[in-house]
Formats: sequence, C-alpha cells, structure tokens
Amino acid sequence: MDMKQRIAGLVEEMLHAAFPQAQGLPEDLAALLEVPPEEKMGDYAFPCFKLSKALRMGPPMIAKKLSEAVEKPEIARVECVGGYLNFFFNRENFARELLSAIMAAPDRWGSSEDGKGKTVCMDYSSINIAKRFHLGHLSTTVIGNSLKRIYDFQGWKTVSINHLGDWGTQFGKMVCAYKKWGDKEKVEQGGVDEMTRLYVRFNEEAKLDPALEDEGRAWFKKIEDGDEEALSIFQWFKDVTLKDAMKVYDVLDVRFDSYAGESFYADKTDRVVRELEEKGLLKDSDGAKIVDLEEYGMPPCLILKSDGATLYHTRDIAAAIYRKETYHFDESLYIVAYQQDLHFKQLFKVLELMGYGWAKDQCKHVSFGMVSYEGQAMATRTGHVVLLDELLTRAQEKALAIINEKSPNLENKEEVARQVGVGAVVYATLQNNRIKDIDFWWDRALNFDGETGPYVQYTFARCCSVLRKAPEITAAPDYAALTDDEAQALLRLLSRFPETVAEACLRNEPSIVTRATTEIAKAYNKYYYEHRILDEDAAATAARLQLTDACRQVIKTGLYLIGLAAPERM
RNA sequence: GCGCCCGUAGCUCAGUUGGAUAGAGUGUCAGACUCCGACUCUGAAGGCCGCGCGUUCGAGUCGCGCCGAGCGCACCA
Repeated sequence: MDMKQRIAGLVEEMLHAAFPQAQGLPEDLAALLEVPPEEKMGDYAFPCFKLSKALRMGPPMIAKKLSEAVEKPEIARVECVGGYLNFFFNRENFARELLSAIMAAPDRWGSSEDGKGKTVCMDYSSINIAKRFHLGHLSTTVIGNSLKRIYDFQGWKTVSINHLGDWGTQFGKMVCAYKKWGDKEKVEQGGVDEMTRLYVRFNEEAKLDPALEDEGRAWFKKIEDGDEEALSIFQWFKDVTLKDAMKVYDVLDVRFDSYAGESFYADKTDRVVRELEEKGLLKDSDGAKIVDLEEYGMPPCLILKSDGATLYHTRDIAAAIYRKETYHFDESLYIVAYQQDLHFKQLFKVLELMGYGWAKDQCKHVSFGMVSYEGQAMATRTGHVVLLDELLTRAQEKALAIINEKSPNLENKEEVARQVGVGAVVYATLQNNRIKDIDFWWDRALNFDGETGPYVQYTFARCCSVLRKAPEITAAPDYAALTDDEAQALLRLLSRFPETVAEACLRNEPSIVTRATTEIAKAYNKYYYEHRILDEDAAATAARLQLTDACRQVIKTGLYLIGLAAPERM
C-alpha cells in the first residue's frame, strides 16, 4: 500500500504510452513526485519541467499529452495545471486500501526493515558523576531516547550508551575532601549536593593551603592505580549519583544498554598512544603529545598532556575503537551539543588517519542547540539553573491540577499526571529542529495549550473514548463514508507516516516525527468536529470507527517514538 | 583574527536532491459549538524569507560578498 510508488508506476506507463520513442528520461520517477501545496490540487503531483529538455516540449504540453494517456481505477482524475500533472485518488478506494493496510498490523505502521542486520551505537545523556542533572542534559537525553526508538522501529539493533563523565582529578579532590571532612550519612542523604559541598570546600581550603592540591592529585593517582580505599569511595560516589539520575530516567522512561564511561577506557588508552606512535602520527609539542591536523585546517588534537596524562580525545578514541570492536556497529552516533563540533571533527579525522576508515562515514556527531534560562547561560555556581527534577515535578503538579479540575473522577490521576506533565516537557524539547537553541521560560514550559504534548495525548484519549462508546457492529465498513475532505486529509497524513519516520531516522531528527504526529492529531480533531462518528448507519459508522482506530494507533506510535506515553483517559 | 552554525509574521518555529499564491502554533481581534471529552473548531489581521550580487525557465532553498547573533579555536570535559 504505497500510493506514491503506484503513482510513479502510473506515470511511467503514461510516459510510454504518450512518448514511445523518448530517450534519456529520469529513472526514479517516485523521487520526482511531490505533494501539492494545497489539498484541492490533488494527492500527488508530477512536475514535468525536468522532462522538457529530453522531450523538447514545454512542460504544460507534456502534462497535457500525459494526461490523455491512461486511465486507472485507483485514480479518480488527473488534471494539468501549468507544468504539473495532478493526480486525484479514487477516494473510496484509497480509504479502503489504506485502512486495510494499517489495520493488518496497526502497531507496526511506520516501521520498516531498513536497518535489518545493522547495528547502531548511540552515545547520549552521558552525565557527569557528582553533578546535578539539569536542563542542559535534557536535550541529549530525550533526543537520544527518541532516536533509539526510531532506529529500533526501522529494524536496527540499537546500543544505547551512557558515557559517564567519571574521570579526572576533581574526583581525587572529592575523595580527599571526603576523607578529611566527609560524613557517610550526609552523602547518603544529600547525594550529589553533599559531594558538591565537599568539592567546593576543598577548593576554598586549597586557596589557603596549596599543599591540598597535591594531596587531591595523589588521591586521583590512587584511583588510577586501583587503590582499594580510593576506588571504593569513588565507586560509592558513582553509585549515589546514578541512583539520583535513575529517578529522572525512570520518570522519562529512558534506558541504557551500557554505562561504560570515561573510567572504563582508562586502561585502554595505552594502546591508543602506542598505536598512534607506531603509525607515526604522534608529535611532540611543548612537552605534550599531539596529532597535527594543520593540513586539514584544524588545530592539533591533544593526546597526552606534558605530565603524561590522557585527555578527553584520548579516551574518546579508545571508546570509538572499543565500540567498533565490541558491537561491530554500522553507525555510531554522538548526541552532543554543537559546542563540541570541532572536538568530533578532530576525533573522526584522527581515527581515519589511524586507518579506521569507518570513522569517516559511520561516526556521526548528532549536534543540537544550547539551552539558556531566561536569556542567560545557565551556571551552577550562581544558581541560575533549572534542575530537571524540579522541572518535571512542577510539570506533573500542573498536569495534576488540570486533571483535578477537568476529570476529577479519573482513577490513576498521579500516573496520568506524570505522563502528561513529563510529556509536555519532552514534547517541547523535540518539537523544533535539534540545532535550534532553546531559551527556557517557566511559563512557556508549563503551558499545555496549542501544539503541545498534552494536545496530542488528549487527541489519543479522545480516540479511545470514541471507540469505548462504540456499539458492536457486524456490518462491513462502508468506505464511501470516508470520501469527505476531512477524512481524506487525515488518510493522506496516515499514508505518509512511514516515509516520515524513515526520514526522521535518516536525518537523525526526532522533530520530524513530533510534527507529523501533531498534524495527524489536528486533522483528527478537525474531522471529529465536522463529522458525527457514531450514528444510525452501521456500515458508515464502522468505516469512521476504523479511521478513528487507525488514527489512535498511529498517534500512539508517534508518541512512543518521541518518548511519550499515551494515556487512554486523561 | 580564523573556523563552524544560525537569521522566515509581534513571539516560538516548519518549509532537504531548486518548483504552484511562503505555512503552523502562540499572542491580538472576531466568531462557532446545548454534541461521540470545551486541553475542541472557524475566520481576520500580521511577511523587501537579514542585505546585495550571481547561477537558473524558476531561488526562502544553490554560489559569492556583506551585516547581525551564537559557538569553538592545545595540556578542562
């Protein structure tokens, strides 16, 4: 049931019939087909401009010649407008075929086998140990989560990796501070906040007593060397941080296959350095070891500090190679803000220079915009931040207040409030192209009107409600009941959903799914408003219910793909 | 200074191998709906698509140059 392909086949037949002698015509006619800007112009349009040269004829004349060539039952009529050939579906036939195709496997509509046998690694969320989970981490987390679901739906094997930021001298200082002034109870209770307090105190005291710095570094060295005490404290810090983070991941319904972070690669960097050395890529520069990237127009990639310590790049090179060797990925995505564009360009180039050709076309930096708070950059130090658990909590409270007002008798209010409140936040994050910067304002974030997550969820609940109220119908659906403009507009959107999901996957752009799902919700609400679904005509009602059911299923899929729940009542 | 990215309605944004009269939401104003869920629907107003030049039958889309904003540019991650 791919109308686009069928129209393309039809155009080919028409071309043969009208111009049997023609040479040099385009191969892929489906790629030329367009969706007209307005519905009244038809369901698909074939622009004849590109044929003009080969046929030595003006586009309008070509359109006219073609339109005389063929008749088909699934096409009601063909119109020539300027250089366009506009196809109008046989509406009843379209409704019948499309709904049959969707209902054959409703929860799979939009899925594909494009990624069958292929593996994709995706690095996202990647939180730092001993730091609060704030708004700045939301984009990577929800974009990654959505892409995981989209790739999965397209048949890929997905490996989601939370590349923890758990390496660096600050952790030595933190352990040192804990040994000096820490309290087990307080850390258990206060979690990340208590660790931050210890770290801040360390830095303050180190200003007065510079010897502390050396002590902190010594503790990090102990972590590196696997000292039992240092390691156990550090591991405990990690556990406490992750426990906090898990609460947020649970609320968001986000899962990872791996938590191998920077420390995991600490013992894999020697090999990287050795390999770079052997391949003659390493150069000394001011006591540090670098890979010179000047001929590629980039600053050098720093591999070892002058004190011999590894760097971000070193561990990322090790991680990329490890992932390739462990998962044999066909694609490896890094869902990280655009600030790190250069970092990833350097990383991929160095891998390529090392002889890992796959880095060039399989590793991709999926970058996204920055988030600011009321026009200013967020800064933990000054307290100008939006903490994620606070945002999610407030959104849930707002949702609960609305539910108490509108649906006081709802059974599982708390759970629905979570789905709707969190849905509003996640939806807003995935609504625009990911490259766009986001400026956060509380009033906007907590507004559930207009094109929002709750609007789409509401439409889903409305579909469920109609289906619950429907009587048992044995009559076969009468698809002639779905030939009106509103039903057809909705059917068109449903029919294009599969190509939309495929495009979102190809472009690593969840917002495409967000918007397509919203369009379907809008079209359903308009249909619902203009037409009575349940009436005396059983066969017509059956058709309208099937449309409602198909719509419900596709909205549910769309919501799932961007990481939102679909409550049946709200 | 160099590099990357962005600039479309008051605001937030769609618009991708160049294609028909540039579209949504929001806000403003005006309406509809006694109903299968009023978190619904309709309409109006609102545009030198940052500016200029070029390529083309055709440019919001491609190229070049400018202007403006953001990000980045070696021992943090």
